[in-house]
Amino acid sequence: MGKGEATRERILEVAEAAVLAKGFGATSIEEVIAEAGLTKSGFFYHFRDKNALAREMVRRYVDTNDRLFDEIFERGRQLSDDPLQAFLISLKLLAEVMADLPNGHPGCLIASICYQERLFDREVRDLTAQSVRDWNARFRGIFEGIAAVYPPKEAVDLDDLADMLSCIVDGAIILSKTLNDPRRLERQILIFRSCVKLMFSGPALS
Amino acid sequence: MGKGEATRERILEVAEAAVLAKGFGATSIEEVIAEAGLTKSGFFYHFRDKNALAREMVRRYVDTNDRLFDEIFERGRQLSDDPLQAFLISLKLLAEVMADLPNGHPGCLIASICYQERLFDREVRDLTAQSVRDWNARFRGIFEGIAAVYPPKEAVDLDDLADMLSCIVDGAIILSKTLNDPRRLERQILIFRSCVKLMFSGPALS
DNA sequence: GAAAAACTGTACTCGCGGTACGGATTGCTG
DNA sequence: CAGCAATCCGTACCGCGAGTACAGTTTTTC
Repeated sequence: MGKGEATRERILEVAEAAVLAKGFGATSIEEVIAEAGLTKSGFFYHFRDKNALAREMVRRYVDTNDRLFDEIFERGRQLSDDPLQAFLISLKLLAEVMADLPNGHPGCLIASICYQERLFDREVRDLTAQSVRDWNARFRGIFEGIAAVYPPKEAVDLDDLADMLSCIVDGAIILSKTLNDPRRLERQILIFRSCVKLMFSGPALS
Repeated sequence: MGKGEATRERILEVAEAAVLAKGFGATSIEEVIAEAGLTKSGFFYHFRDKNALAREMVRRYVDTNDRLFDEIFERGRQLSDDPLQAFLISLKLLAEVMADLPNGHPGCLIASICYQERLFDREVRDLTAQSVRDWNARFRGIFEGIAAVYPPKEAVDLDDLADMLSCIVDGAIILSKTLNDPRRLERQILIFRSCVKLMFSGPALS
């Protein structure tokens, strides 16, 4: 890794924290470079403008989360051959990871951008939309595997169920941030886990 | 209502739309007064500074939602004496209201503020936190009424379940905004409804 | 019709985001 | 070690928008 790449990474890390705390529009380049330890010229050497920064931030955020999901759901599959059990294990792992974050979850960058859509160009918005679609497709694949073994009780749409996980996480992040209570995120993942258990492994309805 | 009050209302309405589209930090007073049709002097006659605007915006938003919830859950109780049925009806009404919004849900002001916490004084943040607590207390009360009649299957914490509704709505708003698909909000409320049904009215587990 | 409320107009300060560009430094490469 | 490219610094500058000050004008209300 060249020195330039390390600097870029440092800028992106600082910028992401700032954006999650005060929003993209209110995040000044000056404060970012102050904390990252370089000058304004140095910043604009790496990023053409603020929107280029946003693009790279999103890419970085999506990549990081993709790797996290890969690891968590792969680990679940390692620990059980049953698709439902594997998923339930993964959800518990996910809850643990979220609970172990030192100062609570710093926030979802996609959610932050969503609430400031007008500030970004189409490329950034397309990136966020695609990442959401990708994550939901991943979850949907998992639920398909489960439904093949455990026919769901209610007529539940697997797409909606996949969406639901994203919703719960994003919503719970907001909840825990607003109430300043990090544990709420963990608990929401676990209650979603209970819902999944009920839907697939409970006794047949009607 | 005096004329001043009407102007304040107009300012707040315009400002809320702008904040939900681009964030508080990126919302300039100048554009607000331009759209509201008054001058800067007029604005500062009504609001001491930008934080005063934020305070009143939150108050207005919370009041509006309180009234909406009052109406929806009251109507559910009118349509069924059974607490579970009443709630399920109300959820369907809520889903309908959300689906009937002309351009999709404009966004949750509390979520927007949550992702820009550093921009606001403690008073605003306390307001948002209290509103979330109040809403969850309302939902919790409903679930207590339901659980008294229908003992829940799993060992489910009613506080978590109450939180879950807020999470679903906030998360689904983000989802529908990001994907530009308003219907997803409606569907998430309905799938949450299915979860509630499963938890309380399904046959006993184990 | 008088007092109070609800604005308008203008003119200004001031900080900061953002840009431009030339120069310095560092690091790799032959 | 020479030299070129990548990396970063200094500085000067523009423009916008928050906020202030204050005097005048219209509108509402009693």
